[in-house]
Amino acid sequence: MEQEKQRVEPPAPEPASAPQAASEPRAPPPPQQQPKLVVPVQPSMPVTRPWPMAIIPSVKPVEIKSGTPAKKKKHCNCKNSQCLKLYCECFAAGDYCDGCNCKQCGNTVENEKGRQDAINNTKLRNPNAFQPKIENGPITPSVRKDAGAPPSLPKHNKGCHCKKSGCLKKYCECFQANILCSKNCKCMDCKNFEGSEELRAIIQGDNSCDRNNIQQAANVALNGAIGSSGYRFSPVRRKRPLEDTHYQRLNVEGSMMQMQFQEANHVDASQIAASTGLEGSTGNFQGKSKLVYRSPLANTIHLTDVNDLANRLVIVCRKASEGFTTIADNKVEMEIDKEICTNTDQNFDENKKEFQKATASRLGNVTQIDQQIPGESGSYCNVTQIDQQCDTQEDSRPASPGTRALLCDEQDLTFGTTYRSSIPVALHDQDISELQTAQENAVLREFRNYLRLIIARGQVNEEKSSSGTGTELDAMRNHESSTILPPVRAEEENQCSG
DNA sequence: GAGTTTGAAACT
DNA sequence: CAGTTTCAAACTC
Repeated sequence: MEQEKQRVEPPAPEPASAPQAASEPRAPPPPQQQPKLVVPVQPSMPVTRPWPMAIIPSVKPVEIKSGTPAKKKKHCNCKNSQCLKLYCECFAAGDYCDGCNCKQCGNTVENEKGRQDAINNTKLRNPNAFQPKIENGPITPSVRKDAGAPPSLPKHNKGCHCKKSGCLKKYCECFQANILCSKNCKCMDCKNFEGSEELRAIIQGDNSCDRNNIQQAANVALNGAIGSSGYRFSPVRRKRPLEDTHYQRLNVEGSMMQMQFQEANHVDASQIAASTGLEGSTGNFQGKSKLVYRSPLANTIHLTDVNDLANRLVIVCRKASEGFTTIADNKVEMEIDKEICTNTDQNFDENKKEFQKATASRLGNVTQIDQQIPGESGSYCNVTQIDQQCDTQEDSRPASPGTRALLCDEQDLTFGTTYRSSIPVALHDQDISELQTAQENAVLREFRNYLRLIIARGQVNEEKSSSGTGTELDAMRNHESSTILPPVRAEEENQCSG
């Protein structure tokens, strides 16, 4: 038989009227000090957040929940905890239950003694149990509010431990608090970080102010229908160990690249705001910090560069293949190689045509190459074939032309069976092995070249930015091959010939 | 609104 | 401190 809760409508819980107020003044101590929040707090404090809203003043309440302003008190539904454990949101918030649907409620004024015991027990177990869970950094919120100094991003003190929600549902305390997961979190497969496509999808859904849209966006994001970080099924725990003081910011163009970089480097997601394409569009996460650390590689790696790299790799790989089958024409091949690699600053079509011409004239494979290299295609692989061959791999997500080319590479050891069939030499196993080696060498060389190029770009950017100019990136990009590649190339030639 | 899922809190 | 259980909110149907 249910015991009717012995609750008396508490007068609007005034801090002064609370018994605890005398023993624990409300003056806010520095963070992480002795617990302070034991008394009923502001009546307007939303119970949906077990910590005072004031602790995260800079967090723009997005109100992911359907447009309910954060004013309305939420009512718990506790059944077994008697509202005297932290399970109870009211209790955790330091609030009395008021109009809740709880049963056997002990979180009432009438049960103040039992309540205080419960509070003490809870604090005994965890002295910070009633501390705000969201930390804004070393500066107290009130000070921060007035100072106008760049605030550090709020983060969960303990961090979440989500496993399945991707930290994109309100199960996640971080997400519920409208903050990004941080290094404190021990969550798995976290998608609640700046630059997350999934998060962006949810935020966009949130902008629609439609709860269903938000939920749908979250589900879609979690299911990976939208661009994913590629770690969707990874059981690897994703931590963000960098210290906040580092304030490392990444600014690699393209959120996917950023995400991958972040994953690869375990960058604290909460630290890479402000420099991404999400800036200004992330709702609750926007405007936290205007700290702008720009990587020297900012604006250096463009999507076209990635495509260009992929194309280059395809070229050199094919060239290696051709060279292998026409050993007698080795000298000619090297000339082609030179042509291709010294023209890296020209656009792709020019390179392609040159290569086409050279190859056609020197290897006599005009017909086959023309078939395999459509003039207007963005890749050396036949687009249709690639679509058929590569789209069956992994997810059915769209891939860039370069990615398609590389996928094609993986699928076919000599870049396409049809193309290989055009090679008039029957390859034995050993030949194939040698061919693979040659291709691998070619690809690695080219990739090394490209990395050097990127490094050089970054150095130029850094110099420019430190000297205050920093506007000659484009010039650098335009002349990169003439200033960087030739020496590298010469070095390579020496190595290869040696 | 019932049932399920989820992750924090509590417990061992 | 790690593993398990309990709990209530969030979520799904």
